[in-house]
Amino acid sequence: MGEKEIEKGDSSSGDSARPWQSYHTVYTNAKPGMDGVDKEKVQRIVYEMSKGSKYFENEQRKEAFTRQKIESMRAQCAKLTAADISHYQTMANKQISELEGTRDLSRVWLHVDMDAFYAAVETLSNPLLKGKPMAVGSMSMISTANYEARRFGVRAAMPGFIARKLCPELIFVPTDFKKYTYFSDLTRKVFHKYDPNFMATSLDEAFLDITDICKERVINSGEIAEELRTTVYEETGLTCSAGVGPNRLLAKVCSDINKPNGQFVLPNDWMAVMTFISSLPIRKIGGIGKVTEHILRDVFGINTCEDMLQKGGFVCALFSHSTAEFFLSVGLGLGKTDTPQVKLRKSISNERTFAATGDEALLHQKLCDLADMLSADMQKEGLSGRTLTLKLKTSSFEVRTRAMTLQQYICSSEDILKYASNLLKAELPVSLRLIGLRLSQFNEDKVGAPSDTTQKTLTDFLLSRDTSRKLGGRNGSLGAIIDDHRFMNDTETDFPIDSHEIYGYNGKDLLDSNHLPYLNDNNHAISNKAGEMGKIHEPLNNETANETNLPEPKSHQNAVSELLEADSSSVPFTCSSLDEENKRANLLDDEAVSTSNQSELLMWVNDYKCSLCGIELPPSFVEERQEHFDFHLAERLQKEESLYDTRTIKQRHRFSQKDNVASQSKRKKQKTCPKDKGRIPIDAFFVKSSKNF
DNA sequence: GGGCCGCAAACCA
DNA sequence: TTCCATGGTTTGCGGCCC
Repeated sequence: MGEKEIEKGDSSSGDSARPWQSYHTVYTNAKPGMDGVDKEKVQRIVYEMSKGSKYFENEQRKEAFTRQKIESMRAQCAKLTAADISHYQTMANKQISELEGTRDLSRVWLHVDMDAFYAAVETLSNPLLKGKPMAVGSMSMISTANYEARRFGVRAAMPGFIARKLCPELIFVPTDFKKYTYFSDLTRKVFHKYDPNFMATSLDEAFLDITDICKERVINSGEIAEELRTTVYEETGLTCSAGVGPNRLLAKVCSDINKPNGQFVLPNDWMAVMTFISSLPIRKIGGIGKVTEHILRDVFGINTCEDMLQKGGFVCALFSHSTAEFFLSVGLGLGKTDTPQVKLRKSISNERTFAATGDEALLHQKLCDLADMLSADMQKEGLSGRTLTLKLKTSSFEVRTRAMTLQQYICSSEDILKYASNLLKAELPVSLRLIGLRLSQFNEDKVGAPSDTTQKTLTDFLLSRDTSRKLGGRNGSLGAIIDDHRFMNDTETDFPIDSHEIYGYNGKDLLDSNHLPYLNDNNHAISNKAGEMGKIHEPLNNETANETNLPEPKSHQNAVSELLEADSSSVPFTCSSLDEENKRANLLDDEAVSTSNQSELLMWVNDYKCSLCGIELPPSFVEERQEHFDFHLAERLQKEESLYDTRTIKQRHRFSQKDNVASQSKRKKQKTCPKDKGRIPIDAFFVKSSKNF
């Protein structure tokens, strides 16, 4: 079977009566709702629509590179002696038995996946779309297609113009993330009832550890899944699919089996797992994508998870230790069973695609816009970074990155633009269709830290004035309150924190009106997050007090009508995050600061010049001066919060970080382990540790 | 020569 | 006419330092 596939792959380079068969796209993979699709026809149309384009040429280049990699690995395989193979097989067996020893069948995980989420939400908002082929996205790119459209071969990540060729009646609906976020929040309220620590991996997917609730209610996992799906439907009008398994990797695979609107339960039983995994195609595993599948199939003839174990010796021979370990664990059906702790974000980026141009003035303008956007995001999060990465996509779709690490941490658009311009200049002349900017290496320890350690921080100052009483937190300190609401997933916090969603919920929503959910008639935020905001402000702002128990839509009709009534104009929090900060600063200012010693923050040098930033404002500019003071106060507050955030997290995760460091250095040691020498590493076999499975 | 850091590229969801 | 945006992760490689 593997050989046959290799033949097929090899034929791609030669002339053929069916050249489209050699154009490997992701569009012909088996996907729920795509049964009965004429795959050959889809492949031919995709090929014909793409042929000759720059995108197509770049895809050909990439594929040629993969083929080269495959050839090189085959050559390495061929060089292995019988003794080598025996050695690596022993190594694989040992690793398999060690991995088997780590198997944990004590937890029950449930993966929920909303069915064609964006498309379903759009249909809910506009019932006229029901039963018609429809795609959410644009002529350039489709985000989701409904099941009617999938029957034509239309699917997510496909360019709209190809989709229209496949299905001329296809209706295009533009994306509306506010809508999706709103419905996502409704689903999460349901998830929270089953697992307060559930892990959302995107707007439409989540993992729940249902071990405890199954025990408490003496009910089996299938019944829980059934009940959860019914509740989600009652609350939102949307259907979802569920998978239950002993770990997240398996639960995710299971949720795909009876999609849409179905579920599959894999019992926590060794034999059941091994039987299930034995014939499972490797592509079903999260983390194994098009390229990995291609390589494993064409080099080793690995098609199913079971093959991973059978070819374990070769896998150990040719891949790095961590990569081989992942592949072998896939063969055993192992996955994560713990609930991971909070992860800090490591970078912030912005990128934009535009009509390809080599016009330097235009490119510079794009860079300016991106620098502004990135700076705004950085300041919203209260972060500074010292590694700036410029990403470019040329008009021929070649992607380049250019990075520089600075001595100092930056976040202002001026600084970002200054360094980004230098990076871009070095690439000119060039015709580009995308520019991106990314900042990383954040200053966790330095954000908001006072330069003079003897100087009180603003938080100290506020706390020293018995702010804790005013803030009314049960822990009695601002730091504790911030800590609780952002990082504790306790009864006051409906939403989980995970590597994906922490940004949406814990960084932005707190202060960013643009991320606030829909509001009801009384301008009461429906989402619990807004409730948290109310809590935080409660002692300071009566308007938002007592809004923590916000109305839940009783049915999806309510949800829809609220949604339809609520357009952006009805959202009261329309000010920028900085304005929001200023409001907070003003409130704090009224309570604690304005009557006091402002010089803790800034002084007017010679009664004219700001001691912090140097801006000059005459004494007669009273209002402007106050605004300026407010600005610095807000800035300071934001930094203080960030400091608490990072410190708190650091304290909580000191041990896990140590573990990480240990494992990293272990990996580095492994890299140079003599046994690893001679193995061919390939670029992308890393994915397992990036996943939450 | 090993450890560490930074850069560039690639893959994946 | 037209092929996204964002963020995480791994890996190889090269430079620097001890």
